[in-house]
Amino acid sequence: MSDSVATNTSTAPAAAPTFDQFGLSADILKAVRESGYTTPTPIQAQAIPVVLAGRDVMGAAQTGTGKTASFSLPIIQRLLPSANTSASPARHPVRALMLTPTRELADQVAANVQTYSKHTPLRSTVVFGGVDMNPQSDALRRGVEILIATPGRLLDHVQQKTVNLGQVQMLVLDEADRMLDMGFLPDLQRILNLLPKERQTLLFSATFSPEIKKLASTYLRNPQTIEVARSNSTNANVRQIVYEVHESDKSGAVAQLIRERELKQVIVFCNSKIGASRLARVLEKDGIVATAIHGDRSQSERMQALDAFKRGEIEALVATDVAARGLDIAELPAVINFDLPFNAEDYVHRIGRTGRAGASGDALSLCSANERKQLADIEKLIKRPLQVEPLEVTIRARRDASAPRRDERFGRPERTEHRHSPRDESGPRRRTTGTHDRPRGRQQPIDEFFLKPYEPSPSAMKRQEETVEPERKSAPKQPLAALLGGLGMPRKS
DNA sequence: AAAAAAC
Repeated sequence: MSDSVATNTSTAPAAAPTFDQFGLSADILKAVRESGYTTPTPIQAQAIPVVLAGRDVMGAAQTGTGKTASFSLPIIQRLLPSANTSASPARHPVRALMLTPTRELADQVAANVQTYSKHTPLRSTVVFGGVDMNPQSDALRRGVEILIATPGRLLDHVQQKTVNLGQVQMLVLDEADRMLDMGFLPDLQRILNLLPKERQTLLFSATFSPEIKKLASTYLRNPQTIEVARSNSTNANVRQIVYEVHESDKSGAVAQLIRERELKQVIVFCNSKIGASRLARVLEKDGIVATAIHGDRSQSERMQALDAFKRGEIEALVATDVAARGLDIAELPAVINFDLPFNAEDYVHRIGRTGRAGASGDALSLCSANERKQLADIEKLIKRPLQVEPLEVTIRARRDASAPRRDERFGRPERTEHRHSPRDESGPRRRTTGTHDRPRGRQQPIDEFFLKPYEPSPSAMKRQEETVEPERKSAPKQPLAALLGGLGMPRKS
């Protein structure tokens, strides 16, 4: 057998592949059929046989490629032989554990597992923070074979002794890079130390950074690498446009894009929680049904917002990057970046919410003059320039009701912008020349910021050199490597 | 710079 699954596809070249080819049980296939799936996606075609064979997997798959099913289906299959209908909790120990970085993602994975296992005697449940522990504890005490969790709450349950991980045979680390980004490494290590050494481990990550590789070499055994789409690449189904706008025009621009393009549903990404809440309120004032979702909202508000959005009751879901990864919203026609993300990888994840499952989608990004660095970073990451267009913003977004109100003359497009404080104008504008003669009250020309490629100013370069050079500036990186390296029990391949 | 996650 070839060691590379990617090149081992010559056995079934022409005929459309089906789920029947994997030898999955009839109960699983029935659930797959009822979900409406007939043809496995590339990641599924590659991963399912490898997982069924019991091998460890290092998977790089974009979200929206059917990744969840690619590990859930074979895991359910592998657990089936010892599944039983006994009511005794002792007969239902946790044998598969799936960890995700965010609560919403955990919930979503759990829903998938529930769906695919519904015709089997296997039990599953999900535990994450922000909600009452007691129902989770009850479910755990009744016994589940498959447990989906966020790391913190799982450890909480471990401490409460409501769950025992001593019989886990299969572990999934979903969005592993994100978990490391979020500082979950110590929690992951604590959890991993509770698991049997003899187990199957599946690690999925958008990128194979050195940290991820280190994690994999520590905890995976001779993993099979599976890569369906190059990481850091963006889906060809997604049309990407960047609109040049002034920071102060962004709210109006969002409302305008939603109206002009008649977007029935859209996720609007903001860089801050406050910004997301504010934009949601502004859009509501403009008659667009909008709700914010971010980490400062209660878990029930978050779940309500997501459910309502999935039901189509909300037009604009205004989100922070809590919603950037993994969330699967069927037929989402577009995402809008209100802000360009500071981290270019997050751009790829954000726009991956649209154009899923073969559908087409639009990724519309607003870029103000002081976001050129982010734009340059994104283009560098995805290795191609983005289409940049000016956007004439004619909608003057209604101001946030909670913001100080100095001018009630809404609806007058020619109205001059009175509320510019010097602070709002930080960044490039102050160091530019030739803008003093612009017509008063009209937008300052921004073309000059976009026409020439981004170059850090000499002073910025200098600052960077100064900050990078000293040893202790790189010190925060140390704990990660130290933690990984000092963990003992390195696995031999 | 910001966000996420256990109480």
